[in-house]
Order: sequence, then C-alpha cells, then structure tokens
Amino acid sequence: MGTEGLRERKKEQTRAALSWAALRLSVERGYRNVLVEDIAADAGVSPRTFNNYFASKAEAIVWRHINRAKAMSGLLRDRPRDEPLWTALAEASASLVDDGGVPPDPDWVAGVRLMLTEPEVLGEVLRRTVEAERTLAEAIAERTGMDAGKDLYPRLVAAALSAAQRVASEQWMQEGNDLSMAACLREAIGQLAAGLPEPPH
Amino acid sequence: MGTEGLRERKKEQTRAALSWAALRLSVERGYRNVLVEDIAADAGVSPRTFNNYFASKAEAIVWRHINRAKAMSGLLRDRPRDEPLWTALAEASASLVDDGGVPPDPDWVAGVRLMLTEPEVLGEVLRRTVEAERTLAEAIAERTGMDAGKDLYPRLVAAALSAAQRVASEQWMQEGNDLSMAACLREAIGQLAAGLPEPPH
DNA sequence: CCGCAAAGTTGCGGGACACGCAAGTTCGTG
DNA sequence: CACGAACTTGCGTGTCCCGCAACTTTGCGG
Repeated sequence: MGTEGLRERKKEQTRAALSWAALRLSVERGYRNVLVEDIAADAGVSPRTFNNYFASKAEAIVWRHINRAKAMSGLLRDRPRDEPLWTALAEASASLVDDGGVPPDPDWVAGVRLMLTEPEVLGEVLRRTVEAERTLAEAIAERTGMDAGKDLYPRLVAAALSAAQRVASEQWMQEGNDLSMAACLREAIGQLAAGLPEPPH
Repeated sequence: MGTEGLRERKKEQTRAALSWAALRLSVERGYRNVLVEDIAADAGVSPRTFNNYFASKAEAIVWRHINRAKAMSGLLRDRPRDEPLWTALAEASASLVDDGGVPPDPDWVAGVRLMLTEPEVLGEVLRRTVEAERTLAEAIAERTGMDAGKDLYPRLVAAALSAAQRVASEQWMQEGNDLSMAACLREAIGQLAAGLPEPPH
C-alpha cells in the first residue's frame, strides 16, 4: 500500500480536490462569487467537511502554491555544497517553475493572477509565505553555518528571496513580457545578489 | 479652519479613535477576544459605523502602521538627491522609528508584536504593505530615472526594503536584543545593499 | 438667522463564514 | 468478522460585513 495507508491517501485526495475546485471556480466566476458550498459540492463533500480541511476559502486556494514554496528548502539542500548560495537559491527557485520551454499552463497563470489580484487571497498567500520562510531560513542557516533562531542573515535572505519571487511573478504577468517565469526569477534574484546597485543615470 | 473643514477633521478623529481602540483592546485581551461591538463602544460610535470606516477588525488595527509606511515615499523624496539610493532608503526608514534614544513606547511594541503574531493581522499588514510598495516604487523610479510601471528595479527595491523592514522588526523584538529599532533597520538594509554576501565559514 | 441639500450615523436584516458538538458512517486491524 | 478509531455530516451558534432606508448633523447661501 501507499504512504500511510488508504485512509491517508484518500484524505490527501479530498484535500487536493477541494483546493483544486476552489481555485478553478474562483478563476471562472471570480473569488467573491464562489461559496464554500459550491466548492464542497464540486469536490463531492459536504460544506461542513470543507472546513475540516481548510479554515477558509483563501487557504484552500493557496494550498497548492504554498506546498510548492515549502519545497524550496529541500531543493536548496539538494544543490551542490560548493555552489555559491545565491546561485543555489536562484536555480532552486527556477527549477520550481521550469517547464523546459513548454508554454505555461493557462490555468496556472490564472491562479497566479488570482493570488496577486484578489486582496483576501493575496493576504493569505503572503502570510503563509512568511511562515514557509522559517523553514527556508533553517536550510540557509544550515548551509552557511549559522543559527536561524539568532542570526539575522538567514531570515533576511529568505525574506528577500520571497520578495524577489513575488516581484518576478508580477513582472512576468505583465502585458508585453516575453520572458519565461524562470528567466524573470533569475533576473530578479541576480539583481538582489548584486546588491540592487543603483544604475547610473 | 483646519484641513478641509470641521467635517473632515471629525471623521479623521473617529477613524483614529477606532483604530486606537482596536489596537488597545486587542493587546489587552487578545485579538480573538475582541468584538467589533467592543471597539465601536470604546470609540463611542455604533457597531454599524465601525464598518463605515474599516472593512475589518484587522484593517482598523493596521491602519496607523500603514499610514507610517506610506510616509516612506515622501521621506525618500526629502533626502538629498546626491545621496546614494540605499543610504537614503536606510535613513528614511530609520527616521520613521527613531526615538532619539528614548526607550520605545511599550504600547507600540505590543502593537508590533501583535502584527507579527496574530495571523489575521499579519495577513492584513503584509497585504497593505505590498500596496504601499507601489507608491514607494514610484518614488524610487523617480529618483533613478526609471519607470515603475515597466522596469523591474524600482519594485524589486521596494519589495526588498519591505522584507528587510519586517525581518528587522522581528530581530528587534527578539529576546536578548539590545539594539534599537533604527539600528536593526540600518543593519538589515545595509546587508541588503551589500548583496547579502555569504559569509565565509 | 434660517432652511435646505449634502454628508454622516444608526438600526435592521440578510448572506456568508467558521467552528463546536454529537450523531452516523466507513475503514482497517486484530 | 467484529470492534475501535477515524472520518463525515447536519445542526446550531456566534461573528462578521454590508446594503438599505430612515434619521440626524453640518455648513452654506440667501
């Protein structure tokens, strides 16, 4: 049998179904026009059950995205130890979104737009991202021989990286942008690692 | 008469009273134990009126903080034009919280703690901060001769600065920290401007 | 000084949400 | 196959946010 038995698998399945339904419906009709009731119906469970899995609509929508973000620390740990930190961070970030030249899934694009657009969703995603930063800071601390609890550096790097990821997403979403998400990420993180030098003017 | 007549002044007064009450009560009894009803009562208006001013408890609590954040762009514009961008940003940030050696107001400290601690409030403050970043990005764009709408740089700087401010606050709040808030800010922003170099280990 | 339009406040009511609780149902292990 | 644990569901409750329609205050022009 799979990980942790059939029960656990079924739970994860329902959770995914709910998250997916929440995202899809919100993209289709707009966040405010979707009731918890609708999401539950779409996933084939009762409205009450929805709240056994997620504490809010926003949390459900954001769940998949946050799961990806949480993978960052693992990805960072997998990078070669002799690689410069910022290269490792940039490549780990890029690998999270790299489609290998395949044009991005329109549903995913719509999802990203939703998270940057709908205030309530944005609040949730930012909040959860800050949460995930703690784990990332741990990984950075480990790599640099520091203490994420006491030293400023690891948390600062994690926070700056999150910021860069968000801005890169915005930039990528903009009208008339021909770069890939991965390219936007590398660009933003590169500038960050260079100290965001003020260009001569 | 003052700015925009008595009517406007009274409105701002009520708004401030509500925000203040929301913050104070939440610090005293904990965010979840405060009803909109309580806040309204404390400010001497009806519960319904509360929602004429703020769309949520969290928004009321965060209002003062965000007002300060919005002042950043103005402060940046007031810095000498020949000052390096990052010096200007650091000094503008520091001046927002500089008490000139006076120990910080315990109520303000409790407020900051609340914003970093209570999930709902944190979500709101992050969301509004991102909003305020747009204005800051405009100011940075102006200073560097760029276009905040198209260029990545100004938004990236604004976002990174916000991140640094948040982490600096966390660091400052930590047990066994003897630095001032302004010092924490200068430290964090300094590291950012230096490209967050990986220290040798 | 006064009355009137604009702006602000309030109460009411409804829609939605989140969650505690206590049944009922399903699962998987011994 | 039987039994306890885990999960689902319905119900009820407390809270929130806001539209709407009175009512009250404000301040301006005659």
